[in-house]
Amino acid sequence: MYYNFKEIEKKWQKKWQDAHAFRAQVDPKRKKYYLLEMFPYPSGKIHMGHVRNYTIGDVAGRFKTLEGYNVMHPMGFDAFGQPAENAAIKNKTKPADWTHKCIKEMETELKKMGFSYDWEREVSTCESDYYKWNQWIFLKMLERGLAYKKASSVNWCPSCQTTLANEEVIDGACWRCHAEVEQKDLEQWYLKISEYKERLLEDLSQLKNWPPRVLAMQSNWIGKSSGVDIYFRLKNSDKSIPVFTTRVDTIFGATYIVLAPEHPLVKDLIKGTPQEKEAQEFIKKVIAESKVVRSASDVKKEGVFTGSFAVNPINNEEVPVWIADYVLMEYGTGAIMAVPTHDQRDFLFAKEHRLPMRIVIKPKDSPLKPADDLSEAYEGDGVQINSGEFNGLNNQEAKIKIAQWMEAKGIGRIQTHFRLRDWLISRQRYWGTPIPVIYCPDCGIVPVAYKDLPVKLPASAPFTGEGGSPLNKVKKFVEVKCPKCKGKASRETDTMATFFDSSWYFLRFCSPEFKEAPFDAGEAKYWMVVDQYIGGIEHAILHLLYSRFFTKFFQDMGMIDFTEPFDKLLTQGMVLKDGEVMSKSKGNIVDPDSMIKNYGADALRLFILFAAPPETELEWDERGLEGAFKYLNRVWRIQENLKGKADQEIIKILHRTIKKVSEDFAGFKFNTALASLMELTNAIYQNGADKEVFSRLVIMLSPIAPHFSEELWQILGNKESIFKAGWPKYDPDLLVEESVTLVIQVNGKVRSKIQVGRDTPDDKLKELVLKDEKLLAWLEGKSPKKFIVVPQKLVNIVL
RNA sequence: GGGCGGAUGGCGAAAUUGGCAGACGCGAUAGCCUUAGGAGCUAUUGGGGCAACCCUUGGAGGUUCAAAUCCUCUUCCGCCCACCA
Repeated sequence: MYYNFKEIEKKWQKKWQDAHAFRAQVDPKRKKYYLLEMFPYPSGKIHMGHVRNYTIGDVAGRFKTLEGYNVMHPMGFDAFGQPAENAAIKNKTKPADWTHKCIKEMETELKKMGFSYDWEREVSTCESDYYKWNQWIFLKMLERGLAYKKASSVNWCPSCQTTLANEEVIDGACWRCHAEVEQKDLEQWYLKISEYKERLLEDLSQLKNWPPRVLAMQSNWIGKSSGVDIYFRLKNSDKSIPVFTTRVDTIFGATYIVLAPEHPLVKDLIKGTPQEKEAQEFIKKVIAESKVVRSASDVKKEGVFTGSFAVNPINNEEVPVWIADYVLMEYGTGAIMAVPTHDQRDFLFAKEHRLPMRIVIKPKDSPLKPADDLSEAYEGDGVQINSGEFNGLNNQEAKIKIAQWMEAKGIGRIQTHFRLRDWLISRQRYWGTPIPVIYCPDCGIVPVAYKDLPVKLPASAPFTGEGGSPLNKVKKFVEVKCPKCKGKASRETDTMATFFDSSWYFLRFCSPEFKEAPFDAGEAKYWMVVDQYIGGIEHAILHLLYSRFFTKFFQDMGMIDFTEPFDKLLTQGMVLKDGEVMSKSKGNIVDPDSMIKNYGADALRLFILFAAPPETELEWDERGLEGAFKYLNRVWRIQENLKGKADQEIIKILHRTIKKVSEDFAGFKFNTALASLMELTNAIYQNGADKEVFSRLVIMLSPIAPHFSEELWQILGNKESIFKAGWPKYDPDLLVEESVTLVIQVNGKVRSKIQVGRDTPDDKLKELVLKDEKLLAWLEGKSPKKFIVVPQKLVNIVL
């Protein structure tokens, strides 16, 4: 007979809902715990990744509740985005209708899992009372110069027909549809995240409870590098070209300089020269190339000579100025000094185009081959040679000295460059937050007044899939009066990138109904920061970086008094099937709903936690799920056979288990917590237990299998919810064993074991050990050289 | 090329952080119970050997009384970044 999970789960889900069991309210007397899992995009069905993410969170939340914390555990939907538009085209529905339908379905599925969400705090980013505050935040940023419009070459996805942020381009392809990204010149809205680059980098050191690899990824993405901007004056001109280098110690080896094809000086330089035509064609070709082609590491480095020369300011040497595809306009100054002997890229280019080379650093204890014989650049450290007054110095020292010397002479400047670029937020899509500005032929860009927010998204727009903003074609939306001069004007028709929406939703959860501002400062003061955030590693850069940026912005606005939003971060591993990520295209999806039907939500939760630690990948195995189900049934049967009084031995095991499980839960080690709960269960199964012991087993199981445990709790005669029972405490005295098994090793190998009193003194121990018959056979009459004692664990005898 | 992780039975994984390797579970084998079992119970289950024992944490060295754990080298795998000057 199986326990009736279908009935039990339904019963308790209803009870929790009717009792508002998970409603969170500010209570200054109690310690709060803000638990957050990354909210889902409402695609209609939850998948195993969601189940895993939210199960991990739910156990943490229920455990904290049992420990007495005032837990806030909200859920919502990241509801704007492209799939809604695609679905609208396909099914001839409105994106809003499709999205609402999906949200309904997902809510139902999440409720079936028994998650302890405070549904009264639910937010959906596609509702105007949410996105109104996107617009409000945008206007505040606009006022502070943090939102701005500029024309530039942007990433363009030809398949999605929209622009993409740098963060959304993966290997030169669109993060969503994987189409190859093109470059396009467009005027677009940006957020000046670069203004926060130093703080975003420095404050990473505050995030002591984040996984190191997420910190590393963020740090790499921000990409700070220190070096020197050096000014190369153009020969026969008063202009100079700044180049950036992190290796100023190699400056005496700079034999040419290279500009990016997009560099603004290029046009002037080639004008009227014999190479003009060749150069122009080359530039045209490179600019048209997609990023994937251009950045492929195995391609030949191509370039052309401009005909001009520049002067190396350190030795007044004239060097040729080239244009090449391997120099990028977006980074540094868009120009480099090339040192072929000490930079592999320059080396390859110089070989290809027969440019001169000069060695200026040699390894400390060995000579370097002549430049012409090198097969690759020497990029290591060493001693300066051919470097004028800096000869003989260690190159690391020289780096500092040369930089200072150049600064003193005004020919260079110590400088830091970042990889992080401003965040492009304009999207040529319908299903997103309208950017709240108006274009007036007379007044220019006019922000929408705060009192006129929200700028509501029209209920529908024509979707042709042909590109351009669909809102362009909605006359009623576009045609407005200028708020300033009342003349004819038109609205911005681009919408915001959806990452904008998710950059502050954790604050909205503190006061989801608040009407005066994005969030109520008082509520936020109590609930923030998020104590535990849980989500997928795929958000290690984008979402987490943007959220940190927004938080710092709110801090600067005086709206909050902290600078980092998430204290602890857990990134859960993927769910695999047969070693591969579950995905529609691979056809290896396991539907959580059918698993709930067959085994119940509790068994599914238990299996997912038991199969692997939260951070590592989890291999789906239905037999394992069956095992989890059997385990619950085993526990159920114990309840039918309780006895009057438990043995002392069982009580001791219980207290050991309480200690272990408490520690494991606190550290999110649910797999080992379950292992010890199973051990306790096995022990009870063999020796029997009373109500006392069994009740505590059930409490410890309740965060993992909440419906099951509530039902048992009721059967045991309790009237209130098990989640009001309090987390069990252990008695330290019961953990102490009178006698311990002592391992006896000879030369580090286990040879025997004896039982001894736990506080046996060392000399007495020696005596006891040397009497052991098994050991004596190993000693063969030899006398021990050394006698090592690890208290209560082992002795090692060295012969 | 740079950075960060990994590698432990047939499988998922444990190992108090230097102290009995393989807890717990899946699978498998044998038996019991049952009208039946894809339920339950009992026992066995890293490899070799009749056994005493020997071998075993990707590989090779090293440190140590003692190494899955620390150090050096090396192979393979995963993830992130990447013509970033």
